Amino acid sequence: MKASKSEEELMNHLWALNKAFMKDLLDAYPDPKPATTTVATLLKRLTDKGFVNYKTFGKSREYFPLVQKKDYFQNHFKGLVKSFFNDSNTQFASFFTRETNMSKEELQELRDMIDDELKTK
Amino acid sequence: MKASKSEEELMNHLWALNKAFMKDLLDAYPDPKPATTTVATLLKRLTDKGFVNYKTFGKSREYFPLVQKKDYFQNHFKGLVKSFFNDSNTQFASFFTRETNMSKEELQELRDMIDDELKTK
DNA sequence: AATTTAACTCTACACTTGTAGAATTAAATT
DNA sequence: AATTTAATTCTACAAGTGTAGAGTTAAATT
Repeated sequence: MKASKSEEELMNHLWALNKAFMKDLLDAYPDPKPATTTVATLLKRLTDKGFVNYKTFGKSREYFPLVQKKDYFQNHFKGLVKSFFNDSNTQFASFFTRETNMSKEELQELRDMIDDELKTK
Repeated sequence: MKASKSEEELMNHLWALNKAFMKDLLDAYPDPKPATTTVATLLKRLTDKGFVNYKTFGKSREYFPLVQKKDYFQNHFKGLVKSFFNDSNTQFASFFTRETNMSKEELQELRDMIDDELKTK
């Protein structure tokens, strides 16, 4: 199953915090903050969808993510590459290097990363 | 405005064809193909959203995209980088080189692309 | 001429999503 | 003890989405 847009936003806060009570999550939102009940609804939906779980502390809960951000994103990304780039990382990479308006410095940095990565292969 | 998932799928066919009659689009779908009316609904919604337009030929229409795939995707992508990588292309690139399981060959290819791109800067 | 095919509009409907009020309760603070 | 705060559940509702049947018509094929 998939998290919706606003569920994703909440997940991003939760990933940043690692674990959090409702209050912490609310605090993490920029103004204008959503209503408490909105966040509660999202948390419930995310729990139902299996993206988060929680430990009960007295009457409140400490929520934590069940999926790592990395894994979650990877999925997303694979889907994108599949539908937009014919399932080819290289095709995506070509788009990425040419159409993202990266600066010279960013490109150099990227090349260095690749070199590092190549060393491990 | 945004195209939904299944609208996006249709857009992808349309982008591939450049322009197309309903029939061509239906043909482009893999089995099991959606009902004609489903595609018609999607086309109508996409037209309303300003993603496609058409030329009328007698009683039928030749549809064509109003947004380029590249531009559409770029938007998407920017959003992703913003919410998942702190709006940093470099942070994304780091993820990309490390977590995408690209083969040695793919990585080398990517490095070459970057070198080419760097030459233009 | 009769039939089939392609396209279109209208209508529909269940499900998901974004958003939050009302009511309740437990804990913390005054 | 009284009040405020934080959290939760329940309920709700409009908008958006996925999907497609019914009905109509024009064009193409038999």
